[in-house]
Amino acid sequence: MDRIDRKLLNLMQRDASRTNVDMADEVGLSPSSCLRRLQRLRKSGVIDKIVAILNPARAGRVIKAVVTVELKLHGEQHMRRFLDTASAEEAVSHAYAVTGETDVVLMLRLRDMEEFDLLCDRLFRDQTNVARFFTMIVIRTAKEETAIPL
Amino acid sequence: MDRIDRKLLNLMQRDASRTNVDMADEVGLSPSSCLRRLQRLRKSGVIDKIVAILNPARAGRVIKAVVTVELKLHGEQHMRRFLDTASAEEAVSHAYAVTGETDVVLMLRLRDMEEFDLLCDRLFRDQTNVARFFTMIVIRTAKEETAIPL
DNA sequence: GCTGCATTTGCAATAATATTGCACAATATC
DNA sequence: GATATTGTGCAATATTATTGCAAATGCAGC
Repeated sequence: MDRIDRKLLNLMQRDASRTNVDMADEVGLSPSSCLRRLQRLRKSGVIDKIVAILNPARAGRVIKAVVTVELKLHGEQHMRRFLDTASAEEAVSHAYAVTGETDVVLMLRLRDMEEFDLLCDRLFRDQTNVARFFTMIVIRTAKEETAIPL
Repeated sequence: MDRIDRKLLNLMQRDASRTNVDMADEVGLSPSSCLRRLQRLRKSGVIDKIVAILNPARAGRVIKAVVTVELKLHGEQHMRRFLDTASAEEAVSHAYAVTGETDVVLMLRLRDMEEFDLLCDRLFRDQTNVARFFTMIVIRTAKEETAIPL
């Protein structure tokens, strides 16, 4: 993992649709050598996957929200059950067990508030293991970065 | 945007490293027709970008945290200044202005707690516009999804 | 510094893939 | 139901990825 590997990873994190020839030129290597580095980075698991990032609004998910959740029962199995249930929801993009104020943090991508209402019924209300939850609707997205700085 | 487009977007959201020939076969189109759809989806902006997703741990960012921030001054220019400052930080992967309990939610990817300490100095302490902040360290990641369900 | 070993590199040949023009089919519009 | 618009598949071509191999590079032990 040297300077050239880091360069390649940065290029790939920004735009993985570029050709190998192109990137080889930019990092100052021959195409074959560059390709072998990229293959190594993939097989070793540093590069987890290569994916298309959609524009959420153009995909019909216009509302984003962060929800903090406090559970009633805090046992390991209860925590796991709640995380599994939440993770199974399409609208839930991120689900974390956390320290501090609350037990769980969820990030949501919603089509509309009706979807949120129905989601609350399934995850938070009545018969669920949720004591309290706090919803923070996203007003402005200042940063949303998949790339990890090296 | 028909059934085939949605199929293609789902494939691309899961794995954009597959060849056009491969995906054409899976959705039941000829390679040329499939390629033209993909090009259209890119130019129209539904596909925002194609990127490599790294394994955060293998990239040296082993700690994740969610931080909620309450500002002292809530004016538009103060909010913007704080969001810009936070967004400029490498460790900040997401920065949102939100409704509800607090004003801002940040998501962090950290190398160690020393980096967190230094980040707090720059963003939250003393001369900053921050009244209070609550840190939630991620214990378990149950879901972390870039794909948007269609 | 030298030697031997392992790794990386660049070149050239080959295989695979993307890309384009074009005629035809499907679909929508009036 | 006629016409315009869009989407499709085929075939030819251009790009690109991939592989074998010899040379170069880096590295440990001496």
